[in-house]
Amino acid sequence: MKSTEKFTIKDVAKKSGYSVATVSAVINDLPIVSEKSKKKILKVIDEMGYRPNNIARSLKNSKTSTLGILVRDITNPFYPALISGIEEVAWGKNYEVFLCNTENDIEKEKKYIDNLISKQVDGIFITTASTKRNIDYNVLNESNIPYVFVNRKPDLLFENESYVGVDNYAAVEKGIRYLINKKINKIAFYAGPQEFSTFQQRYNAYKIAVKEESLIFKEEWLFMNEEFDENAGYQSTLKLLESNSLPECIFCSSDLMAFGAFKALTEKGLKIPDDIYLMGTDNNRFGELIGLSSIDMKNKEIGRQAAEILIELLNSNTDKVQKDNEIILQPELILRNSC
Amino acid sequence: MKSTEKFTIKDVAKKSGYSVATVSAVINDLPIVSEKSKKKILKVIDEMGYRPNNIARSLKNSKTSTLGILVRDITNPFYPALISGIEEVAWGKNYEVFLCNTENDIEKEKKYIDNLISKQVDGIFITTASTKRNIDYNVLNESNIPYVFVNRKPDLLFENESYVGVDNYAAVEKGIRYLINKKINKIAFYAGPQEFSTFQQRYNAYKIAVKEESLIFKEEWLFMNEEFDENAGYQSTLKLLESNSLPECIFCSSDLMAFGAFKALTEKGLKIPDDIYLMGTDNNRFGELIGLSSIDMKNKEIGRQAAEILIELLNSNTDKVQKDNEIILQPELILRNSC
DNA sequence: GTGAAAGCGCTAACAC
DNA sequence: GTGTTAGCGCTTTCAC
Repeated sequence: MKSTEKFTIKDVAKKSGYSVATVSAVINDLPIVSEKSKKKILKVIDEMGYRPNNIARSLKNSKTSTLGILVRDITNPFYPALISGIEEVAWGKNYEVFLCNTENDIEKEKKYIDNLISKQVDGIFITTASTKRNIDYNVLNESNIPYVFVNRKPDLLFENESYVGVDNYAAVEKGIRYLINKKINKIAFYAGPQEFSTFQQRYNAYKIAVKEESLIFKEEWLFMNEEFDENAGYQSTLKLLESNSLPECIFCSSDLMAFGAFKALTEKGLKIPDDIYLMGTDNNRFGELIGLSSIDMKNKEIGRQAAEILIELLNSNTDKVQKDNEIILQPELILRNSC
Repeated sequence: MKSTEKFTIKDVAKKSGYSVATVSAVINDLPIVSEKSKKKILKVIDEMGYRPNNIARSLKNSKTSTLGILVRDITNPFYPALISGIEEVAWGKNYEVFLCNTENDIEKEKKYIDNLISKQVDGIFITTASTKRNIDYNVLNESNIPYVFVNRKPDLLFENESYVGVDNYAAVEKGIRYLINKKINKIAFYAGPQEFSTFQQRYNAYKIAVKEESLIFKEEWLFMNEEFDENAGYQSTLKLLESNSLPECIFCSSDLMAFGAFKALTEKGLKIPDDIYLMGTDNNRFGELIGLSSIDMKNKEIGRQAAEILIELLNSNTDKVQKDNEIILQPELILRNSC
């Protein structure tokens, strides 16, 4: 067992007989040290079990190699996939990431942002944005900390802001087009909270389809849900089943709602797809359990791209104005048994 | 908009006419500054938009208020719940947490540990331990960084090591006892990877039950799976269905396996619970979808307790020998429709 | 190729 | 109550 003492670069210098400058050069692999010296110093470092203190380094370099990610609810299975995408490329580029679970609490989110600034993170991923900017991300600009909006997008993006997401409009459009091709045009639609760009776009696609395609619209087939979880889908379905005209298909703008719909339908003895079709959105891993057709929103890939773009931002001159600061991925229709 | 310039404590001192020491005292809320001065300084701080640099602080204090968590796969829904428990109490005590996704790669895990040490985290949560210690966590002791094993436990715990988990033995025991009370004693058992304490204990409970209870054992009803995911459960079930004697119930030592079993069973036209019973372990949120009975392993609570114990460790004298360094929570049987 | 020393932003011991 | 200053562990400029 090596000593439990903490060594500094000074100790290494003393023990090796070199100066701290030379040791530092070795640690940073600068090609200005002779091979012989380098070897000796590395040996001493190894023997002592010395590890550079990254905090001191960060203080000197004003760079922490640390990123932060703001997430509303890590328990929603959408996020782990997204986060794992971020983590994957961050890891490859030697960044560590702080996980900030805001629990849908604006005050907590603000405080988290403050903390991240104090901790001098190099950049931040924001997956929590509502369309109306109810949080002032400008504190980040003041601190010169680059950030990227991920998945959810504010109404307007300033020049220095970037966004990575998936085409939510196309997602629902694809789904509906598929149904229409199957001659299904009586479709109930479960919308999600309209404060988020994702659910807004999904709902828009539905509205357009009602206008331009042969979709039949009925007031009682449209549910503007404030939440997008299982319960929202469950309650909506219960109400839907009370109406005297049933649609051929329920289109849920989240898989969680589709799960709730599935539960209600099953409880009421309706068979899917025999009695009614069901379509989700998100392609949640567990949709397969019930053969749910859905739309893959490329979460992991969103994470990857967001990390790429953010880290690129860090390494570029921050003064440069960003062009093409939006990346929009294409969703993919995943057909299983439910429609 | 405030300036984009970065201010230091010196700037605040100059602008307010006080010394850095006084400003520092104000920032740290030390009760040695007169109310008047305090007010003035706070005003200046606010005006300038000054934020203390935590990196500098950490360097001085040798404390970063940062924790690390080692996780194999954040995409496995077990972990988000656990992590959210950790995050919840860490947040309350003003700690930030680094998420380290090791992807089941020992080298990556070792490197992550090195990085965490370099970043001077105050403590680490380890959810990745296998019973045979194939990673040397002693580097953490050398660096004086406290750590807690969470959920998975190594064979032997050293004196300075803590563990927080749930009684995996009791979990399966409860499940089996329930079945036996229902006069179900023909039970197939899907074990998971025996390198982990959790699956080892679950399997042990099954073995004991075979010995001491009226469980009927058949070779072809026992599956020693190397993985514990959907596919493992699916494949096992396919094989099981080929044998000419079917059990009354399939007991899966993970919900993921139960999901795979469900899929195979359904595909083969078997109805649950009419044709066969099914029991899972973990109480995965999505088990409800298929009415899966399962055992709640208290993941979030595990996370909470682990955070409590680790942070307590940080604030106590590290030289103190830990007594009672294990916390074992009790699992809970959750009955739905599958048995 | 190597070393001395300043300084990153902060805290805290000590002086006044 | 307030100010001066050394020093946390490192990087980097500038001499030699």
